Amino acid sequence: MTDSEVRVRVAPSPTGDPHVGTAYQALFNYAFARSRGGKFILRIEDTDRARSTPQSEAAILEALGWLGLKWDEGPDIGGPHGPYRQSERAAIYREHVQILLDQGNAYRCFLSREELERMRAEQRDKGLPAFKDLEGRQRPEEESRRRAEAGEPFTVRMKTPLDGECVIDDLLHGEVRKDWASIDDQIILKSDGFPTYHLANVVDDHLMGITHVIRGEEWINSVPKHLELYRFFGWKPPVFCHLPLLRNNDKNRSKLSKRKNPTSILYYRRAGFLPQALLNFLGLLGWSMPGEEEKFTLEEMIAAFRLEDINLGGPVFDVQKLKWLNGRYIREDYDAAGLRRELEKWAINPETLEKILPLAQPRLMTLSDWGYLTAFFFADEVPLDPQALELKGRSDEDLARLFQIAVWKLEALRDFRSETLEALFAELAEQAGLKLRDLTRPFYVALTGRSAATPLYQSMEILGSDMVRMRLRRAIDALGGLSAKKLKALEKEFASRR
RNA sequence: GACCCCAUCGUCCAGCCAGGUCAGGACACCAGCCUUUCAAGCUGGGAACACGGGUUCAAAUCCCGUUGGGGUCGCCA
Repeated sequence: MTDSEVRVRVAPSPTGDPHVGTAYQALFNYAFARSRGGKFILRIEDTDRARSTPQSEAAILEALGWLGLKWDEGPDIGGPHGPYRQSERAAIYREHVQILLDQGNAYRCFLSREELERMRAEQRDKGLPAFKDLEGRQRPEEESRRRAEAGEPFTVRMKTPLDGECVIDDLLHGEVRKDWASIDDQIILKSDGFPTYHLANVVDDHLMGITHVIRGEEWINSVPKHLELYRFFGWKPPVFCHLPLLRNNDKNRSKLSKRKNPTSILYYRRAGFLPQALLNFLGLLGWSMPGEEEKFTLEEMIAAFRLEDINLGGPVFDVQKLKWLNGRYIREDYDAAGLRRELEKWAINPETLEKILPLAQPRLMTLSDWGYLTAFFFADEVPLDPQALELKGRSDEDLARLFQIAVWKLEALRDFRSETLEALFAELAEQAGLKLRDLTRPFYVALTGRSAATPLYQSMEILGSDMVRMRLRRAIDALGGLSAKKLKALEKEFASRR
């Protein structure tokens, strides 16, 4: 590693589906690294022990690999600055927290969650902008250590300046100023002994030799904290570059969310999009080729790429344009044999067919029944007849709520197999006070577009988690949708019952 | 609400930094052509510089304000 070598990273958190926003960040990091002859690193930020799962991590690697964004160092292939999974770096973070504690640049905070909540509420009333544990900041080290050793739970907070101004320099945004008084004493070590994002991120970026931090704009407000950590440790901070956030195609243009759009990369694969088309489309958001070409390869993008050319307005993720581009790839880049190979890679292959065949066979009068019977396995959207989409004795809204609860349960399901799905639906039926058969009927309609089809749980397994959840969300919309308010109430109810 | 960011057709971009072409392209939409149908393709059309001040001979472009939108304000990342 030379001083001048560019090193960038994408650092997703394995807490759910691999998000197209992650792909977007990864693409621009990748293009920048390649355009400068540098390295692109994948780091897994799994310090949230409650929400991180190995399944999600595997899905992220799978999704980025499918897109063809090859990382030079990462959790699966290692590298000179590993490990690349933060949960395996706990000792490193504790060491660094100890340094800050010894310097007096961090302090233990013994406030309970309840006390914190109360104090925050008080502060809000007084109009104070940020939280700093003034008592904790002044507590003599001896007393602090004694209480910790006595087993009293604590977190560690960094000491941020009480006043003055912090000026950050962003490659795209230029100078951005923030008052230190508006920045709280960020917790850097949680009571479970794991670091928070801010500490782990700074320590790893330094130790891994990251030269440019290219990430979503949601982070721009926490740069002062990060700069202060670099200063505490005596490290040279990297160049910061905050990219616009992808937006929903709704009235408000809010941050891209799965409630309003498909956001899982794996969904797009299952729906029949080509990785090069998805990448190309992402490259069109906030950036363009010098000649305004719409269709270009990754290599062409890299050759023309300049970070400073990125447009700062948050782009709407418009599936319609993605479909048009994808269509161009299919029409222009393949002959019949090539297209056949893509179809095989996608779903028309012996492995998939052999899963469907045993489900279809008992239901075939003629071989030609096959097409109609199994079409929904090879589709993205399925026709939704509002008449057929109903649950006897329940309102449309009730059914929408049931679909939503199913979506949440499916999200939490770690292995998406017919056996576990069966158990999940049995539980759902019981909770809803419904006979299983009555409950599943509308699910057939939502997932297959018909009231009769191949067996539900096996069919769901073949469709896959991403496609199933997407079709259920579309069914919710077809039923009139759930307002944000109702959704929030339902979520609360759902969380309390688990 | 406080703070931060942003602002060109319905959507994605070009033009802005180094003020001076009827504001250009693409998606979507509409019409026509082609075609047994559909798709594709071709041709044409409608469609934007958020608003108000300033600087200037001249402002989409520079400055200020307003409005609008987004983000952040977690022992999530």
